[in-house]
Amino acid sequence: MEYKDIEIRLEKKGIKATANRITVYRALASAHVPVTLSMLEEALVTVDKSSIFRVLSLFLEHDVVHAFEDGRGVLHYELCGNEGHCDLSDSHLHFYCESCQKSYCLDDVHLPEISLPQGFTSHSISFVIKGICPHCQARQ
Amino acid sequence: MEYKDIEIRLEKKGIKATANRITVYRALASAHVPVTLSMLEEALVTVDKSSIFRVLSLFLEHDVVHAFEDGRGVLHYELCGNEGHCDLSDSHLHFYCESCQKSYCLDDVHLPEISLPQGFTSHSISFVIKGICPHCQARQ
DNA sequence: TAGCACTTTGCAACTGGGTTGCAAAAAAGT
DNA sequence: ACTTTTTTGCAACCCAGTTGCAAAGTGCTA
Repeated sequence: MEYKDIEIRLEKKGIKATANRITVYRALASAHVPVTLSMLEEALVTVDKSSIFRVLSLFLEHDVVHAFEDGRGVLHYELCGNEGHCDLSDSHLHFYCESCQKSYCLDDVHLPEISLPQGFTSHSISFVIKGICPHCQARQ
Repeated sequence: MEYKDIEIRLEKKGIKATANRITVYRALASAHVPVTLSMLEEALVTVDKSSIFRVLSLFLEHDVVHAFEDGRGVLHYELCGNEGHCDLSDSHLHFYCESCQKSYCLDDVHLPEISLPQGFTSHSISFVIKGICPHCQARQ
């Protein structure tokens, strides 16, 4: 994805496009799986951890990315779809591979409605399945 | 729950009943919600954090407790049912209250089967809904 | 374009949950 | 009683996430 496209995309979401933000955005776009702060830290040696963190927090606020926790309590971030408000994080399933530590976004798995007992109000839902991914399965 | 009952229960699961283990067990039993390491640490001032941790790890291994992560990556532990192998953690839903930080075990909510795409193998499933619990709702 | 305000960044330091090495204490075996 | 094994407390560490602060960068005004 080109510099200019990212710039336009960020500004559409109400974020000024700085060098770091574009760098982080590009990294998120080119990783084809949800990535963690430390993965980004490793990939983007020129950018400080705290800056990446702040960029990700900003992206979260402005629905540029959504995040979910894997089975170790580590957040994985991935870009939202382009249009409008991102509510993907509320509804879809993630798979975390305990072997390679990568996570997968299983958009296509149907998730049924859950009705909470009286009095509970839901803000977000996290469905994470831990196990072994096809790639690691094959490697054994 | 009495000392002797706990001792019997632990030994039935193949764990020697030491003072710390009984203390931790009792704390888990008397808290009627799933509790975290730090909650136990606070409640059991006589027992060291690392000891509580080791007891919990042992309990996990021997299916005395099961655990799940809330939305902050913090583990919550709760006693398994008494009989046989505990597979509760594989199937039921937890609710984490973002206001009071307590978690609830929603055993009675029906969770439908999820079929993973070809090649994925599931070891455990985590379904956590974050939001506001009835108690905190009422307090506002 | 100089001066000023605001924003963004890097650095260092810290938090908090979880985890480990090690030696002392306790329990079990002989 | 003495040796061996298990359990425990302490201190220290790991790592993800987070913050305070000052320096650098950006942009605006005059």
